[in-house]
Amino acid sequence: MKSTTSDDANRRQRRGHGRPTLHDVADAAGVTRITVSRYIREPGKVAPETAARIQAAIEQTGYVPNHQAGQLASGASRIVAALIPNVGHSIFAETIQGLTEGLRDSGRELLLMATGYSLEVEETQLRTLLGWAPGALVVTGRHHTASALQLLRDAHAGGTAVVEIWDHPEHEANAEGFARIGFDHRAVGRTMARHLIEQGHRSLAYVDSGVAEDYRAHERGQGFAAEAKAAGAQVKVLPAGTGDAFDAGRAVLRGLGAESSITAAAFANDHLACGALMEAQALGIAVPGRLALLGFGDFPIGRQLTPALSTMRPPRSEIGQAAAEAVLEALSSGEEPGSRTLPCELIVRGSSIAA
Amino acid sequence: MKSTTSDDANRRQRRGHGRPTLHDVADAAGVTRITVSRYIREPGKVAPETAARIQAAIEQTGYVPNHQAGQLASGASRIVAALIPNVGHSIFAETIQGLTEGLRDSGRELLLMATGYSLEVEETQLRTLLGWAPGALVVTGRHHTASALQLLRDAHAGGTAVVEIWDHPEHEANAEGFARIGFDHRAVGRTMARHLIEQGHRSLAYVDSGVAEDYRAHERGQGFAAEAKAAGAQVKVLPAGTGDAFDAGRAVLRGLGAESSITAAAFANDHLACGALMEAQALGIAVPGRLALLGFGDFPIGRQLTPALSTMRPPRSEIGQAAAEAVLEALSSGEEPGSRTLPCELIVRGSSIAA
DNA sequence: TTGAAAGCGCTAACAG
DNA sequence: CTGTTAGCGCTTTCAA
Repeated sequence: MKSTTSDDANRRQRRGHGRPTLHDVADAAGVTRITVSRYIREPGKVAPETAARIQAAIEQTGYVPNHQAGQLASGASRIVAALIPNVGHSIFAETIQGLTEGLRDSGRELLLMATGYSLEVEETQLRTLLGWAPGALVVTGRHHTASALQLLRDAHAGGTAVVEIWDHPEHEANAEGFARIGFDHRAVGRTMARHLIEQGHRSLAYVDSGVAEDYRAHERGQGFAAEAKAAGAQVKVLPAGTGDAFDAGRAVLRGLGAESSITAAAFANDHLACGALMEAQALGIAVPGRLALLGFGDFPIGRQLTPALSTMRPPRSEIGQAAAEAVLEALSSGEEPGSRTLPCELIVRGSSIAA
Repeated sequence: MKSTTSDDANRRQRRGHGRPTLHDVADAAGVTRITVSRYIREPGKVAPETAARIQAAIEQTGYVPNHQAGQLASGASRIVAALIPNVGHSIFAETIQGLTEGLRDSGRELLLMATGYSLEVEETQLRTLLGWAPGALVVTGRHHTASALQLLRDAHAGGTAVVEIWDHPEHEANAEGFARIGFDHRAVGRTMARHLIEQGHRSLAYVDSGVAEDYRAHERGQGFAAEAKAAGAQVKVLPAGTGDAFDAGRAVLRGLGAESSITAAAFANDHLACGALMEAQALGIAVPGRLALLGFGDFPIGRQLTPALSTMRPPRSEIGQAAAEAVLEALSSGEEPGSRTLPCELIVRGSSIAA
């Protein structure tokens, strides 16, 4: 048996950050490393008296287990990696919250990164995330670069659960076999158009997101336009500008003011719609009398305006919760995670009701 | 020399997720692991012809380096861990953005967790983060539980750079020696009071955050009250409710309507203030004529209302950038990260200007 | 209930 | 320019 003291002294000289290790705790408690390891993972399997000594040693040394070493040794990843377009954006904040809560108490760790709506960034971040050998992968949307898709495929083939959130087209088979949790954006666009048509409007506009890679907003626009045309209504799709979304919405509305024929407009998100609503009021354009407005996202501010903004309420936090559930089940059962369609609800408030 | 083929076959049977390793790439390229490792870290130090073979092998195998193993072996952490009250909250979103951008291209990884404004959660999350052996730690605020503080101290003593953001009191020495990047919230509260007093108000209110553990908002209130009293003005501090911040602001304003003596109110954040502003308009209370309103945070919506909301613009993204810089410098120089005070600017718009 | 041996995937140090 | 040796901190058999 080696001398504990000199061994200890040596260890400190060597590589590695100077933090206490299992070995330090073991020495302090007068047991071997494996017993400490066991105590940490399964306290019940250690004699009470030993457990007490170990606990004291842990506190005394300030030991914090090293996850890297643990995962490496066990080969079982406790990491769930998630990729979201924009962490700060209100629409995704609740999804993250849902994911976080769903994963809490599961002993898993959420590793979160943002793509800034760029597929190239997504690919880079994906590579980074995979470096942490996650047990499950949650990505936003079903559009990826070819390389990113290959990374997802490889991970999936290697047994990593892969879930795509926020996007679940009804009539498109998922060739890759990833789970999908979300809703059909084209169908939501159709719902939006139908609502305005039912209110008697025959000349509509869809104001698309200024973010080029917000495919889901574009798809809502496609569904909107298709439904409008099918109903024999006029429809125009216009892009919003970039920058502050309220301002972009205001700018679009000024343009819309000229197009006297359009009587109702739907927007890619509530911020654009709220900007338009406020600008309409500033310009003296009656809402919904002269122009009906419909948003998407159900952001808090929409409820506060007068008239309140009609909108679509997407299952923001539900998506996160469902993703967490799917991931946890897949991880514990070893089966593939399951897909789910969650409802996106029309909320009719003042801004879209026929006078 | 062992048989490569049987060795390979054996390895697949054993522990560990089935993903390709350095060994697989090395076999495919006909070199040893260390050469592949070197190619990945310092491509220049490998013969061009070998490099090409390795690159081909990497692509063919779909190899993704395992960070856990890398960090464990090198003992050098590339992780910067950050703890934020609320990832989705607009005020912190830009700080995270600043951090992310500041760290990009540095080869470091940001590990982010939210505390939900709870110090107990902070302690838990801190323990988790420390398990990843981060090279630097960014935490929000200077208030921590005793255990959390001890964890920070231990980490700091072990050579981990520790930075506290969003809070940097002018006249309080930091006994722990952590870096602080932010501003003095009491001073900001004083600035807010001074502005209203300069506009001729003698009876003020501060509407505090409904979040009990938002110490920074409370401190702004303390500074506000102190300054008001020093100027001989009346001042009242009232709490906002929890739940939707706009609604909470509206509710407070209705209460304020009864207190006919108060002529100016400052708020813990812009959402509360915007809610109050909108409710005032709904009630026919003239702003700023009958009641002047001042927010904090400079959220986008404040600019859109009429009158536009006067507010304080905190250095949201600057704090993130400065934290990234401090961390990177500390990490590369081995010195302690430096503290910095960043300015929080008064933005006077319509809601607080004397008629 | 506890321990010994072996190894997770990768890298530092030193040869050659 | 490339390889050998040893080991990061922890966990998994399997044995005592």
